[in-house]
Amino acid sequence: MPELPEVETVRRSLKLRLVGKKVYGVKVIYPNIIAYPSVSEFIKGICGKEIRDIERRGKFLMFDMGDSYLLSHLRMEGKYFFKNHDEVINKHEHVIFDLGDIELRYMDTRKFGRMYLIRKDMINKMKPISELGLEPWDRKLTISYLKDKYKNKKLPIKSVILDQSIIVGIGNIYADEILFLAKINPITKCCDLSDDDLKKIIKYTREVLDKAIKLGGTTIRSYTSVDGVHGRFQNELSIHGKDKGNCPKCGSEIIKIKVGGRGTYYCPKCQKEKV
DNA sequence: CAGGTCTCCTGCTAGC
DNA sequence: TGCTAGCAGGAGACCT
Repeated sequence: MPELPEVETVRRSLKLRLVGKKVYGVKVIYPNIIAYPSVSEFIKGICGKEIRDIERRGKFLMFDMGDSYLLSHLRMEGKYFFKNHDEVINKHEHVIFDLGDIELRYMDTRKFGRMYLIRKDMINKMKPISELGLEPWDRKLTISYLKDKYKNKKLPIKSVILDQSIIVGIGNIYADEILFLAKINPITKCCDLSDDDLKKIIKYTREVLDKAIKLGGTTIRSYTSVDGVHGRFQNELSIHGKDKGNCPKCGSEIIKIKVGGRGTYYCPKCQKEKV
């Protein structure tokens, strides 16, 4: 599933090919992908516009269309492909951008991905961008910031680390990796975390995401970047998806549980529960 | 307000 | 071998 490193990888490869291209037409095959505004306003707002840049905020791709941003959230399985006009439309291709000489096609097997078109002057005032927390490398991400956000929260840290209104970009895979490196049990109530725990969460969030970006993201199950290119961080995973395996640090059997409905992997010895 | 549960989707897999 | 129930999961909607 695309998390921040995967979205960043997609952003970089799209940017290489899309900046300066004009959108001549948009075909929306599966309308539910368009979350805001209406499909017709979405199409009208993009046609004839030039793609000036591609930015990223959290897990959102932001296509700079001049007066507005086209936001694209890939959710579980969203992908982009460049294809020629005469290529048969795959049954999972839901939005097609006509760029003149070529087409950009949005493909999403589970149809969970969403797109928005938001005027630039409203981008920080409207959902979904207005709801987002800090980027992992933001200087404002400090122990005291997390302390403030986590105080009174009784939810397990695993759930809260996925909360995009606090820190953006962490999904289920990297959450497990970060907590493993920080030696924090995923079910720990976040109000019970020490300053040292918070410090490690910040440190390893940055380290893990940095390294994953350098390796082009993680390809497990279905993620690929543009045109089906795989990432390489899956070879670096310590804990996620490793049940039936052993902890790379202590050799204990890795355990899989459910936390807040999400599959969660951890080492019971390295990530002891607080008592 | 905080937190729990449901919903959206389809492909894959465990189990019979 | 072939079928099906169940699972996977980000984030918004809805309920308590």
